[in-house]
Amino acid sequence: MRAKRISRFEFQLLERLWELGPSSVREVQEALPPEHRPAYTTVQTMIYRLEQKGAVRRVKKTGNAHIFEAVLARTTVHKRLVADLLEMFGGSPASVMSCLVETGKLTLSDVRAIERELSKREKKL
Amino acid sequence: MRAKRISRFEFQLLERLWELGPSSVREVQEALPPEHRPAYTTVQTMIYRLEQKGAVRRVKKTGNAHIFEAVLARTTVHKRLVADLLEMFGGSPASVMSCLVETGKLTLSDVRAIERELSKREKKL
DNA sequence: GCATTTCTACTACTATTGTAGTATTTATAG
DNA sequence: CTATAAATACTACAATAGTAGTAGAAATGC
Repeated sequence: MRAKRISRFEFQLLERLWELGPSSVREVQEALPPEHRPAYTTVQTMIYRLEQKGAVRRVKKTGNAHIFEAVLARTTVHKRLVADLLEMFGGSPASVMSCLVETGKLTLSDVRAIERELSKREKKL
Repeated sequence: MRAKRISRFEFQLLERLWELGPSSVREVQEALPPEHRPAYTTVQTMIYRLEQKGAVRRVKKTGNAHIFEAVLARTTVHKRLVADLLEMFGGSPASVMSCLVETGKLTLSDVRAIERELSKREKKL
């Protein structure tokens, strides 16, 4: 059972599903930002593809509409994305962090929070 | 002047170029890991496409071979990749870091190194 | 100087992603 | 019950990404 690659836009749809919980195609479509909201059938196609990739499943029917939910947890997919990026960086998390710092997105307090999380974790082991 | 999207494999080729410095198609191809080394002309096509995207340029000729080099610095492209990922995470660097921590890739000393880098930077401003 | 090797330039094909139309089925309002 | 509204299932097509073959030009070995 392959964990197939999930494209950018597919990922956007998954985000909606995580946010909304089990939803119809219509609900997902309407949850997309108006400045980039493709046609209903476009969203439908994408959700069908996610289904084929095993990333989404039908859970029930409400009226004549299928209700879909994400199969994987958000954090699972997030971890995979980060792992992919990490691989592209030659496995060096320090360089990923450096980039975050240089784009000014990572503040000292972010880092201190992580540090606390980590010390806690290391104590447990 | 559009900064066009760079695909996974194109990124691999750029990595080789950054590593090797200005190189011929052959050199790039041979620098790829044997377990996934496509045909010479495949690499050639990709490099041509990178050229069209403005990510690579011809610098000279050696024998009958063109020598290519990356136009952008590695760190520039890395930053863009990280920025993209960050956007997918809703702009929250903390959640990116959490993922790194949870996959066990980020150690306490990595974090402390970053923290030092950041304090230094903040003092300068 | 010519044969051989190597590279280029071009073309081609498949898979994936993004986009949406159309025909049919299903539910729902009266 | 039937007209209508909505969703489905299916098909299609363009753009990008990945892969590679082929014809011909250019350098190289002798």
